[in-house]
Amino acid sequence: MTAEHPDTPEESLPELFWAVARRLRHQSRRTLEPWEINPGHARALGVLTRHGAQRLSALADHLHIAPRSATEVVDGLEERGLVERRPDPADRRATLVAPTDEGTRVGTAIRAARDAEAGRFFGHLSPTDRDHLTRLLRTLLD
Amino acid sequence: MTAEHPDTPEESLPELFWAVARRLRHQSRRTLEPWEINPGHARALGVLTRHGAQRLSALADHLHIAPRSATEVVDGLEERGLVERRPDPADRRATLVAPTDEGTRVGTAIRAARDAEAGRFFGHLSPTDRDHLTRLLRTLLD
DNA sequence: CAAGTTGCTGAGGTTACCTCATTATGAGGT
DNA sequence: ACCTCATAATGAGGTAACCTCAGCAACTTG
Repeated sequence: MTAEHPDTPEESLPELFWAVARRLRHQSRRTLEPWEINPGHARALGVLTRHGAQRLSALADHLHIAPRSATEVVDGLEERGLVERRPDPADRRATLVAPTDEGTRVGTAIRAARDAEAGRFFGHLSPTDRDHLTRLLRTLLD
Repeated sequence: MTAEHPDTPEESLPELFWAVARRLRHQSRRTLEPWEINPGHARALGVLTRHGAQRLSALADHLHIAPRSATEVVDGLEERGLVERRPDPADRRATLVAPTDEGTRVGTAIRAARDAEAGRFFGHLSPTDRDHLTRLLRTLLD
């Protein structure tokens, strides 16, 4: 077999795409460090601060995970005092998960940090390039 | 809180980007189904068919995982008869991992399927759009 | 050739998920 | 009122893909 390029750092579109994804993910992780929160918890907290208190099962749907797994995520957030469980007045089987005051504070702070991070990351592109990229990505979603 | 949009499917660039990534990942998983191989194993087999037989530790580097984890991946591939371990003639501590004939066959077949898949996926874009996207993604990598 | 280094793997841990069974509650039928 | 079936959360236990650390064999070097 010919050796070809010794180490060309990804040429094809998918590889390029995944390389960017990797970068984004790492940067994201670094952004979360100050709060010592993992991406899963941050995502859940984000849903709760954006969409407000909701049932565990609704949260699970939002996160595309099984209800049983949402229980665990909520356990974690509750331990950190970021959310609280309270009975659903409309159905005694259900529990509503609501962000605490600190949860809301942290949730919005993380959101702001993320926006800033995204700004920095995609800020390397000119505004027109960003528009292009948006259009192209949207096309890929059909 | 105002209910806003009921379910707007992601507007910001990062969200758009992740939505595309998700699609790509799912499609990728479906592409692998015929071989009943998981993404990790496929990746390893790909490295081995592209770069040829190599030490376990070299494979670990390629995959960005710990050597100990490479041991497990190789165990899996070996069980399926896709790779074989053989002593490194240059160093009796080391083991070379080489694709078997079937491993090579499967590896190249998967590669072809992936290329086809990528073609289909990014084929929704015009050739110039693909060039644009390539340039934009490359810019994001600096 | 003793001392330190390296390559692989056993043992055991973590994380983020999962399914299945269980318990409590709700809703509908008769 | 009662019985049946569906639904909400959770306990118990499992899996996949990683990890670290310790140990052993084999290499390198002063």
